[in-house]
Amino acid sequence: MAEIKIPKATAKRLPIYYRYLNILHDAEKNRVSSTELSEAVKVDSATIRRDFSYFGALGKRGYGYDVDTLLKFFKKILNQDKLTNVALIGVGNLGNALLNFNFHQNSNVRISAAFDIRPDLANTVQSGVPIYPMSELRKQLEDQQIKIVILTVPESVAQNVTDDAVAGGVVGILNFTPLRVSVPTNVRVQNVDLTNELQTLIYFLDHYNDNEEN
Amino acid sequence: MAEIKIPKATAKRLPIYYRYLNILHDAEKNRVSSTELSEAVKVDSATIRRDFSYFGALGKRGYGYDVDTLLKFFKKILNQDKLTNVALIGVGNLGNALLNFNFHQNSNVRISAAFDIRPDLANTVQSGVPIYPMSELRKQLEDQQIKIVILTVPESVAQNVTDDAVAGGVVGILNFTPLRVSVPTNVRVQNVDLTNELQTLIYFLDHYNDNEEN
DNA sequence: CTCGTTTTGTGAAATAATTTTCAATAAAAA
DNA sequence: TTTTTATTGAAAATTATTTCACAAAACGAG
Ligand SMILES: NC(=O)c1ccc[n+]([C@@H]2O[C@H](COP(=O)([O-])OP(=O)(O)OC[C@H]3O[C@@H](n4cnc5c(N)ncnc54)[C@H](O)[C@@H]3O)[C@@H](O)[C@H]2O)c1
Ligand SMILES: NC(=O)c1ccc[n+]([C@@H]2O[C@H](COP(=O)([O-])OP(=O)(O)OC[C@H]3O[C@@H](n4cnc5c(N)ncnc54)[C@H](O)[C@@H]3O)[C@@H](O)[C@H]2O)c1
Repeated sequence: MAEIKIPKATAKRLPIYYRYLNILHDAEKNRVSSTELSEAVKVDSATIRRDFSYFGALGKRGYGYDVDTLLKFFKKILNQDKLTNVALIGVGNLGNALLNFNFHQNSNVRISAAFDIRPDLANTVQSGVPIYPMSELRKQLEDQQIKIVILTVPESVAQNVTDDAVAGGVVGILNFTPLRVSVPTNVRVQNVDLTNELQTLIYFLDHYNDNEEN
Repeated sequence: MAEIKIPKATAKRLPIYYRYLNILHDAEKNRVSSTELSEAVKVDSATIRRDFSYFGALGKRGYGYDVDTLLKFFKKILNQDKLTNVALIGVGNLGNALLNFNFHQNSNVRISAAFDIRPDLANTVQSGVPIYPMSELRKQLEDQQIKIVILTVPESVAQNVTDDAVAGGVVGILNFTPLRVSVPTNVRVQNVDLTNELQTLIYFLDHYNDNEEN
């Protein structure tokens, strides 16, 4: 499936570029230089050109990049033209915030099902998303062909819930729990560890006096 | 301040190690090998040994690492022995979830003040944290000597709010908005871009069939 | 106290990511 | 048309990070 093999660091920046290109498009700008982009997304301009060049020559020398061309290209690359349904497991504190937010705006992602163990939540609808009991996890994931889940359950049950989700065919997990869950090699886990982010920030502030983004 | 200059990649892993060491401690385990740690935190054992070695010889050959020694050491390194107060700006959807969570458990971080522009929130207390009106932002940050803020306001006002916070003496920002805010070089921004994380996950699933953590 | 075993710590090699540099070229100005 | 300016694309240099692989140290069994 990977026609083009690009560095991970580049892949992580693509959505950032994509988002800013949309802003430019909305502002009816039709060209942009790597320098200009650089200031907006806070990535070195050389890095941007390098990143773009993995996909071939997208720009014109002495001119810059055509916003619409880039946009169309990234839309395809990032699968922005098809909607991806994801499920959320654990409708608590954080789960609710995410449900409510639901990535709506110009995003291609939508939480289309949620799950929780609390009986009073089962079979209700929160922010337009149906909440199912955990007993239906596997069935619903399979029926709805959901391949990605957002994990916002307590750490103590994270591994069990993960195992269930994987059994239901999930291949991508956005993990908000501090636990580094174990998964088969074909499953990808993206950890979002908020406590960790804060502690890292504090560490950097205490130990470095200079600064660079990230 | 930076007695030891360690790689950024290492610094980002320290809180992860620290957390697992606490778990070991609670389970009354008093030794751990890099291999064992490796499985738990999903970091290559050679990387772990290398990471630890930046701080000197913390382990014993043929034995492993003493959990309590490591724990004490990391506690100091990570400033876990003193409480860090942070402020949260934007008590909405996500802000509320974070307030409510408030990093309580064995963390050294606490949200001690929150700010929002909504008049009905001003001067109330949410989850034990006082909420101030934005007009008091600078004064409170200065009075309470808060150097770090969590930014959960709408993207459209993120830059303005950031400028205010920086004017109030803030040097670290945990930024949940999709905007890459501009700050003076002495201020560090840690971006947590949830939409981005999801899109990156989707990208990886679409374009790579193999898997590695992160 | 000796010996086999475990496991660290670390040079060196490999890999990954960023930054620098600059020739090539397009667009704009003269 | 010619010159100037802007800007890419790509190679090279640099910097950062991970991994390998093994000697040396320390453990623990006997
Ligand atoms: N809230 C935050 O700001 C925050 C910040 C950092 C990390 N986290 C992490 O995110 C996770 C969720 O945090 P939270 O504050 O939303 O917790 P929470 O307790 O508010 O929510 C957890 C939800 O999961 C549900 N649940 C429990 N067991 C379950 C199971 N076996 N199957 C399905 N659902 C189950 C609970 O009913 C609850 O609704 C935790 O792991 C936490 O460490 C949260
Ligand atoms: N909620 C999520 O799950 C989620 C996910 C990804 C990203 N985000 C980002 O996090 C940010 C907050 O999201 P949210 O869903 O909590 O939004 P929200 O609208 O629920 O909350 C924003 C809060 O900020 C306050 N606010 C507005 N202008 C302000 C100002 N000038 N000064 C101080 N406070 C102000 C509002 O009164 C509100 O309480 C947004 O930038 C959003 O893109 C949120």
